[in-house]
Amino acid sequence: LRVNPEKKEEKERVTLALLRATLRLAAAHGFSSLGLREVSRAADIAPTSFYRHFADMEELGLALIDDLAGRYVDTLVERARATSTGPLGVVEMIVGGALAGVASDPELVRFILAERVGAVPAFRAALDRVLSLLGAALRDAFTADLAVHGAKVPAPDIGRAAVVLLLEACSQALDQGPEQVPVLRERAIGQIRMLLSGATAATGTTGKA
Amino acid sequence: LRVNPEKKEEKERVTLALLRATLRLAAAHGFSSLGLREVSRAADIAPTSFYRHFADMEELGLALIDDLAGRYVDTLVERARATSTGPLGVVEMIVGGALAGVASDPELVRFILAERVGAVPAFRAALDRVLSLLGAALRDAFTADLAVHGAKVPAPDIGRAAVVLLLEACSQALDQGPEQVPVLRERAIGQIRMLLSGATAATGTTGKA
DNA sequence: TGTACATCAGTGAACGCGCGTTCACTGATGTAC
DNA sequence: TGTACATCAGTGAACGCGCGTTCACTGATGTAC
Repeated sequence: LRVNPEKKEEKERVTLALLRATLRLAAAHGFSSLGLREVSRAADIAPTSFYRHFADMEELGLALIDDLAGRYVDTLVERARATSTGPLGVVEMIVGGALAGVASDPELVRFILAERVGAVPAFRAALDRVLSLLGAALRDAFTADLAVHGAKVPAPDIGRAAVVLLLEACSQALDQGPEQVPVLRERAIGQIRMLLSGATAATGTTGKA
Repeated sequence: LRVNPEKKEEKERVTLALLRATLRLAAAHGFSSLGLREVSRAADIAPTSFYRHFADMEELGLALIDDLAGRYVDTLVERARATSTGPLGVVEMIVGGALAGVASDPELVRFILAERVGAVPAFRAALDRVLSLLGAALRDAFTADLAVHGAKVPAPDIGRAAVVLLLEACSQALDQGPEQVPVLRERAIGQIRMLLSGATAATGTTGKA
């Protein structure tokens, strides 16, 4: 038996409505407080129809991470790979891209920030996997250029550290509003550059400064 | 009318039981999914007795932040102030202290990490206030010693950046277990030292590396 | 000293409500022949 | 072509359950005089 592509598309439209409704409600009251009925109501379907798309809220949350969060992070990874102006340029591009995401989809960013350290282990693991890709891309972008210059190769966890500082800037942008974004942008760029210059300038971090 | 100090002590014993029960349950299912009945049951009091201590779960959460989280962070602040072996020594002390907290009270640290970026604005604000104290103490410890050496004074947000990297180490320690702590410790120390050395070594971070 | 009153943490019964889940059904669409 | 059957997203009724909150009460302790 085949499936009508129109039908498939229609189903995915409803599935997306559930995902978006969840993000909207989670931004206000937190994902873990949401119920299947509340989300279904917000997506304009009957509570029982929820089961046509997900077995429970946890499965929906994983779809949220794999689909929407994954796409957002992939965008940043592409940015990091496509930037050819060296490590410092990559830092500017990635911070700008992340903060642009905060402006265009604040609910998604809030979800990522919250569930990355939330109470559901499966969510933490899934987001860790997604964000590791970004960390690896940043580390590659940093070291590739440095190798050309013959400088010291930084620790492999510098990509992850940069991601952490990046996410903190997003968190503050969410709380402090769009008028603070330029300041937060420069601050995050400065912090990641400090990290980068500290990692490459000194020949040993254990020695006294 | 006076109150019997014995009675007051007894009430505070029950209040503390509610706070600890909440931390235990929140570590498993998330604070925002908890109800007053569930917490009261875990603390061995009747649901209606809850109201003798807190008006609702949000008030309890704020007490959790002001009392338990505040005490934990104060310990770290004291450590930062009491260390006299320079910025590099402060980094070691503070990372060690934070990770010791993860070992001794993992539920509290999970709560701090989660609610710092969770869905309740009042919790985010209260934790931001508490963690700002630590950031300021770190910045002071970093700059005080550097002033003696006549080096460049780092950006004021370096304390906050160090706190963010510190919290990330705690988060990974919670997820990866105690046997990974020594590795995470060295990694966090390295990252914060990179930040510090990058902030003080270069005269300008905008120039090409 | 004794007696009357105030305070206050803890309680059990009761309420209305929203929850997750089950079930049997509808109706549109695709397949077999 | 027409007819019988399969698939599947969506539905409304119904269930038992735990929730937050109210209320009037108990009993221990402190205060007034």
